[in-house]
Amino acid sequence: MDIDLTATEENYLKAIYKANESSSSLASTNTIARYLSTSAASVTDMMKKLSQKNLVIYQKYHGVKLSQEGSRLATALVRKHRLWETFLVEKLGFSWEEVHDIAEQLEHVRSNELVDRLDQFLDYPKYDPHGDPIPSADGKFTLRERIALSNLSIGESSILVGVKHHDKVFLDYLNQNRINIGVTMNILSKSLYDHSIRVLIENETEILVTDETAKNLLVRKLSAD
Amino acid sequence: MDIDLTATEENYLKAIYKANESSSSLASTNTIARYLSTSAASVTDMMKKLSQKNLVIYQKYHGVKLSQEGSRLATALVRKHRLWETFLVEKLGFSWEEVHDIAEQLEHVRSNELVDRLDQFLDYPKYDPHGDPIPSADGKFTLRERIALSNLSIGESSILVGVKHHDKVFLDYLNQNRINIGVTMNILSKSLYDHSIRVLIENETEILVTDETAKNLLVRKLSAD
DNA sequence: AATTATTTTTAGATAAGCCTAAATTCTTAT
DNA sequence: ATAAGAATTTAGGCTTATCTAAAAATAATT
Repeated sequence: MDIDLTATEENYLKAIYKANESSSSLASTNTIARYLSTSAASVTDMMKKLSQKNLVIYQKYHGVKLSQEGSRLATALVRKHRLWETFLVEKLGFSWEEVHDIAEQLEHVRSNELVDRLDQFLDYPKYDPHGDPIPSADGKFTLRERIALSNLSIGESSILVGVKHHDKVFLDYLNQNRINIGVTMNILSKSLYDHSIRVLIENETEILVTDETAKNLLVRKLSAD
Repeated sequence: MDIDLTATEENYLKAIYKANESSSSLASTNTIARYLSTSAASVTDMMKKLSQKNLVIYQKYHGVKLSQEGSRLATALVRKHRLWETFLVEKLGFSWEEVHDIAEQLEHVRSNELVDRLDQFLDYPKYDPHGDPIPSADGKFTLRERIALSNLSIGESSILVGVKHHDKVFLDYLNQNRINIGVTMNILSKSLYDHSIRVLIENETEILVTDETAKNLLVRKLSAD
């Protein structure tokens, strides 16, 4: 039932998946090339190949999107990636900024049995260490409401449930400020000038975050109490 | 400090490692080709390449062996492979005949940190699910005496500590007879005709094994009691 | 609407890893 | 000691995934 793809083909599928996810229109050749740090020419080549295999719907000069089958495979990859990240953090004690590159390799290991047993071993987690949803074996996501911290009003309380970007520099910054998935964040005040926000973390420490940062912090609002 | 090798190069190193291990003389091109299911011509190509990188000592027409650095890398691979096999069996509940192919993939994941944390997570195991020694981070093996069951005399008791071959058919056969690492094996009698042996497993069940099978079962003798 | 700029595709090359067939070297047997 | 046989290497090609440079198509601007 599962086709055997090379790691490279899988990476292209994931790139298209991400591009499709974040823009709703067709993914452009350049977008994919940029994401994979490769040339536009290489992308075109691969699009022909994946199109041949019916994994993508590709219109010359106009862009590409995943077919149903391609989407299924990409979701399976996301599942693998996020399960491995969870394993690395929960079981091996890595911190969330270290796991991406390793999971990037582990996700290409071929064995459905392995993934499903890993899922079981981790007790069927619904979210990975960055707060992103982990698709179930049949490709279903458990979504939850997440709004940017920047959208909260003064006095509102929330819990951090995700981060928009996963780059090391950003995550290191969060670590330094003891900010992790699950911490409570109360809005103390907002600057009218630059929209920076004073936030109380875990009802303990107070920090100042820029508007840009606040947009990358995804929270769940707590009902006032 | 670590050179980045392709998975293919790593597989060649491992093949040479195994060949060197089991024959003491130089590994021949054909031996390696057979082991990797590839052509002799491909092996020659790769030997030139690995020789260039000083990972093997290669004499045209005469064979090849690992250099010190090649040996270090091969040992690290064996370590990874056996740790992953241990993980798959101990933590994910695979049985010993299922893990080889998956570990074969996992061993190529590049991250020293990962291997060392996995080692710690597994509580620094000294032997893998097949009873083979797992090299420590600095490449040291903890060897133990193992003799073939076929060498025991009537009346002697032993514990199974390893198997010579890892092929699925053999391991499946052992599973069917409830034979696993750790079981006790008492020699009841030996046939003078075909050297087959009647063995009492775990002081419970009695089975008949051929001489061939007995040669593949590695045991530790129990002092008579 | 035409021209410029940008994006994308095509064309032609390269490197890794593999193959088969032919040539070479080593081994063995007479 | 030499010829036959076996093993190994070389030569020449193939595929995948990549690249740069040139050509073609689309988008943007005046």
